[in-house]
Amino acid sequence: MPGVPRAPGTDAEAPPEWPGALRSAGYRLTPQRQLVLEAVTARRHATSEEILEEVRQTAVGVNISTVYRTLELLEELGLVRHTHLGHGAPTYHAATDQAHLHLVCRDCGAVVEVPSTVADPLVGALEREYDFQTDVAHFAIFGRCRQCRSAQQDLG
Amino acid sequence: MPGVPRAPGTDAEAPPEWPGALRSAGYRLTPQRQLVLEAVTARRHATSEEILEEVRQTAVGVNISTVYRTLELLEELGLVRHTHLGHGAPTYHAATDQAHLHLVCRDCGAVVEVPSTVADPLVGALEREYDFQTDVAHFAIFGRCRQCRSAQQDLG
DNA sequence: CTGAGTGCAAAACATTTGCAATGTT
DNA sequence: AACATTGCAAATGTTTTGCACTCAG
Repeated sequence: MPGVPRAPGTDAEAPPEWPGALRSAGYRLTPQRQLVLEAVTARRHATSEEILEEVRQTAVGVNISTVYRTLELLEELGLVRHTHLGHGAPTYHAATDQAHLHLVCRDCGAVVEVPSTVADPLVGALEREYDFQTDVAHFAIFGRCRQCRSAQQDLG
Repeated sequence: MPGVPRAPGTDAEAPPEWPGALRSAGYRLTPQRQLVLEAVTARRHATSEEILEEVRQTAVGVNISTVYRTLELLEELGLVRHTHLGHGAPTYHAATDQAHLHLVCRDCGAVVEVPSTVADPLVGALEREYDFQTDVAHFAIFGRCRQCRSAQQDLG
């Protein structure tokens, strides 16, 4: 819906073609759907709960189950994707975000974004050797970050 | 404990040094701990629930919370590791299993194991460029498998 | 004996679902 | 007005926790 004000401090734009993507697939345009898409675009690596929080800055009455249903729909339409950064809830991001992958530190939990091109050799090898088409961003890459490695070293 | 009979069809051995690993860390040896470690060794990619099932083939009274607590302990001692293969529950495997990673198909859900050496270029790049020490096996690699790719192609 | 470990039941947490009310088209 | 969509509340599935009892050392 036009006319829904944007939350303070959040001037992220949803991709301009989103109403068409909904309409042409036979879905209705609702404020909830607009707000969820804007929230996903605005916050990076947001969980469902965080997206709800963001949406409620503008529309208090929105329910968590609507957020889940909307995220599922937007993902089906290709407007949104989700990534598993760890044991907890998955995080969502706009499909328009530039491709990147996440390094998660097992010790401090820090999440570092790196361009997904670092994985090109792996993606190529999986394609060649296993005929596997890789979505590198869907799962994070686990390990230990620089800080925690040097902290560990200092002990010895 | 010596004397706990092994489940039928399950002749997997836990690594011979496990009692020492427990003892030297100040933990007690219990039948539950032995059975959980054997179950993890016997079944590959087992969830907590599947491990419970396996353990109960030998000892009916064991509780799921004991399985969770034991897996946590065994992982802390480095005898067991877990991997996230998808949205669902994590799966556990013995630390002695040879290193491999998992390709998970987003369409059919198939899990293919590949030697973790295919990821060596990625691991090297992350080490060099980000000083990040990668545990390649902790998260699966997501994408689309050969079968689903050709099935898709057949439609066009 | 003594306290680490267990079983049980309840709590916590994330997600899904049925259904009546609502609002987009 | 029709019916897709929502809010609510309850169900579901998984993991965690408090506590009294048990058993390994």
